[in-house]
Parts: sequence; C-alpha cells; structure tokens
Amino acid sequence: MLKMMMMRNIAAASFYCSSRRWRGMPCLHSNSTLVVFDNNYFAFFHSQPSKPIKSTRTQLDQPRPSVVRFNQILGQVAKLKHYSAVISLYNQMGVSRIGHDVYTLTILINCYFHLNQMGFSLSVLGKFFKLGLEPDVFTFTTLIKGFLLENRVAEAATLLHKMMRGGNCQPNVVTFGTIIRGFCMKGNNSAAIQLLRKMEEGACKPNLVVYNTIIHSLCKDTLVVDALNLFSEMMSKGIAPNVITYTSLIHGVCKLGAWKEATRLLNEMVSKNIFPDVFTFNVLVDTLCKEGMVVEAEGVVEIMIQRDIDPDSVTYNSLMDGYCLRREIGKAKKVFELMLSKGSMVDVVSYCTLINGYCKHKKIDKAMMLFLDMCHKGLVADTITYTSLVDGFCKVGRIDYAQKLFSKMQACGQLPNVRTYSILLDGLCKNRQLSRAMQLFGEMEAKKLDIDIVIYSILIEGLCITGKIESARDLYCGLSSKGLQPNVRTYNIMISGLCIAGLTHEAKMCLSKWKRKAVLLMVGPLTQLSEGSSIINRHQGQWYLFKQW
DNA sequence: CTAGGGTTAG
Repeated sequence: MLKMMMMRNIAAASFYCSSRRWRGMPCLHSNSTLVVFDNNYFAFFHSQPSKPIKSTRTQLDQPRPSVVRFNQILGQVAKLKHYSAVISLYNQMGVSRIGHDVYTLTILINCYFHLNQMGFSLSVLGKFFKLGLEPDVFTFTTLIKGFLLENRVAEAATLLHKMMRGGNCQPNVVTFGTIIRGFCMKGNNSAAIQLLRKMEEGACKPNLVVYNTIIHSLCKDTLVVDALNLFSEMMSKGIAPNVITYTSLIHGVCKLGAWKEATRLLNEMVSKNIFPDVFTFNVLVDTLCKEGMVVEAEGVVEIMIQRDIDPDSVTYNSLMDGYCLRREIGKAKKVFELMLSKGSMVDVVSYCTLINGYCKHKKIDKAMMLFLDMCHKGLVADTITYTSLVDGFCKVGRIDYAQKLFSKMQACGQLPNVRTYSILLDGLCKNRQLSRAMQLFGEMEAKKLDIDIVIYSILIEGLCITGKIESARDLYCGLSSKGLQPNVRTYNIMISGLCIAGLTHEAKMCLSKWKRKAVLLMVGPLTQLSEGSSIINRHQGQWYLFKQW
C-alpha cells in the first residue's frame, strides 16, 4: 500500500528522518522502503513485508529493522549522488540500533571519498576491525577508486599489492579495471596497456569493460588508430564489442572531424545488431554543435525522436552550447525554456551552459540573474559555474568582483581548480595586476595543483605586457625543465612580447622554431585512418552520415 | 543490498 509523502529532495527527506516524528518510526522498519521517482523525488512506501526475513527476526519474532533494507536504501541514495544524505541516514541507523555489515560500510566509504573526505573513508576501515568484520574485494576496490580519484596512485597500487600478497582477498577483474581506469584518467595510457598485457598473461583475464576503458581513453586523447587496433585485437580474442565500445570509437573519430569513418562505424555496429543509444546520438549532436553545424545537430535530434530515443538534458545542453557558440543566444534561451517546460530536465549543467553563453558575450547581468535563479531553485552552483562567472566578470573588466566571487565560491565549499585559477590569473595579468597574479600563482603551488602550460603562458603574457621581458624569457626558457611543452599560444605570446621589446631577431628565431614544430604536429595519426575516411570534409556532405540505416 | 566502461558545461 502506497502512502505517505513526496518530498522535494533528499535533504528534506533525511531531515524528516531525523526529526522526532520519524526517529525509529515506519521508515526504520523492514516493511518500508524509500522509493526514488526521479532525480529529486522520494517517497516512503508502506507495504506488507513480502516475506519474513529470518536473519533479522528477534526471538520474540518482532519485525526488526533490516540491515538489507537499509543497504538497499543507502545504495539507491548513493547512486543518485546524494552522498551526504547517505551519511546522515547512516547516522540515523546508529541511533535506532540497526547493525551495519560489510555492504553498509562499503557504501559509506564510497560516499566519503565522493565528498572529498578520503580520510573518513579510511577511518571506516577501522570500523571494520572494531566490529569484527572482514573487508572484502568490494571494500578494497572501492578504496582503490577513492585513492585514484584523489590522484593518490601510489597508495592505490600499494593497496593492490597488499591484496595480492595477503592471500585471502585476491583482486578480481573489477579491481584491475579500476586501476587501469585510474592510469587512463592520469593520461597514462601506456601504463594502462601494460597492466592489460599482464592481465592477458595472468589468471584474471581482461573483459569487455577493461578493453572499453582503454579504448575510450585512447579515443579521448585522439589516438584513434591505437584505439581501432586494440578494438580489432579484442575481437580477435573473441570478445564482442557493445554499444559502449562503438560510442567511444565514434566519439574519437568525430573529434577528428572524420565523419566518413563515423558513418562506417555506425553502419558496422548496426550490421551487428548493436544499435546507437542516447549516448551515441549525444556524441553526434555534440560534435556537430562544436563544429558549428547546429542545423545538422537539430536534424540528428529529429532522428532520435523518430527512433523513439528521447533526447535528454545532455542532448539539449549540447544544442544550447552550439547556439551560444554561434552567438545565437536567443535560440539557446529558447532551448532552455523548452527544457523548463518539460519539467525536471534543467540541471546544473544547463544553467552553467547558458550562464557561460551570457558571460562569453559579456552579458554578465543576465548571467547573474540566471545564477540567482538556480540558487533559488536549490541547485548548487559548482566549480564550473563559478569559473564561468569569474570569467564573465574578468571579461567586462570588473576584476574586483571576479576576486570576490573567487572567495565566495570557496566559502560555499566549491574549490577552485586549475581552470578557475587560470581564468582569474589571466584577468589579473590583462589588468596589469601582476603582484596579485604572482601571489595567486604561489597559492596554486602551495596547493600542489597541476600547473600546466596554460598557466605559464598566462604568466609569460603578464610579464610581457608589463614590460618585464627578461623575466618572461626566463620563465619561457625554464619550461622544458618543468617537463612542459610550449604550445601555439605560448609561442604567439613570446613572439609578440619579443617584438614589442624590440628584440626582432630573437622573435624571428622563436617563430622559425615554432614553424618546425608545427610541421611535426600537423602530421599526426589523422592520416592513418582506414581507407576511404577523410578528415577535412567536415563541412561537406552533412547528411550522408545517416543515409544508410 | 556494496566495487569497474561510453555523452554535455569552465
């Protein structure tokens, strides 16, 4: 029998749980369940227990709260990424003396590291021992993932080796897959492939998921040829690809603008009875939009609808971004309104996309209106949203407000990342506030952020603008010792800086150095794609992509 | 009931 209440979000739900009226009340009984309607709606169901759960019965045969039931709830809530809600629900369990088991604690570990609280994850491990529970392969794999998300690869590897030496809890294919994904995330494809080879030799053979992880990573880095090679290698080992494999490959070739190759892959998958799904279509919509072919992207959306694949918020967000790119912000806003009218579709990314569109076109006031609107709706602006706004304020020269927002985001628990810093740094440099910029740079170093070539390029530019060509040159020359390669932008900055300082000869040398390098960069894997594919035809034949199926 | 793979935003 369904009853009780619907609540707007899990924060409200858990608040309700912790209020006196609910403590130890129906939701804590084995015959009640928390049901998820969509991303935001929760309801408590009251139903007759379908069958008694033996292990949780007391001697008096009273229905006792069931751990399993709770794990189901916690698992569901965790899946929706309401991690802090899981933790408060867990604390409620303590209050009402429901035991925890390995499942519960593993969910908890998962939630803590998603909240950037790996320390607490590790302290949960202590709880295992206190309760006399044995962490299992799920627990260790979860911990390994936590380490990897925090860039603590060494500790992840240590844990893996401990497992292998320990004996009673051997890593399985998921554990290895997790580590491999960690390598991929750090951009270390060769380490990932090395481990894959080890697996192929060992007892724990790689499966489709493991291959998909690496294929995706190679495609992401536009190493499409390597990806296609691994793809055929995988099939020759008798592992059949699925829609995920093909979506990764299609994404890879689309990023290169190789529409013909994309068509070939689409036809190939369909011929194997593997059908494109919403992810596959979203890849097509997004890459078309990024190429400025929004009209074609709209066509793809039409096809999706014809095929009964509902466009989702990702689809519409891509379209919005495409319109913004073409300065058709009115159309972007229309898409936004369409999403609003469909209910529950507008998410943080949607707001962020439109806010970014406004910021890029220097309409900071409209951006701020949207920002307030999203906060009002209870959506939590994330690092990316704040970064867009900081950028917007920098663009209109309101650098003080940009800095204020930079502090505000941290007060709201949204940590600036390299991208945020780079935008503020750029704003400061362009506004000749070099000392503040250097101070910010020091902050980045102290936080051990991965300082990349973009950051150094910005600083070099700042030094050039303020006439400190010597320091700029020093920084530029020191790049290789930091393991960094100057890119097009770095060269441009350095060349124009040298010119402005009247060092024309040096500027010319810098230019020819870049020309030599550029030639090397142009000859990439692009030319090696399979026969019949062409790279440069991105603005021709927009429709043949879909003709054949 | 707990762990691994594909799409969007700076």
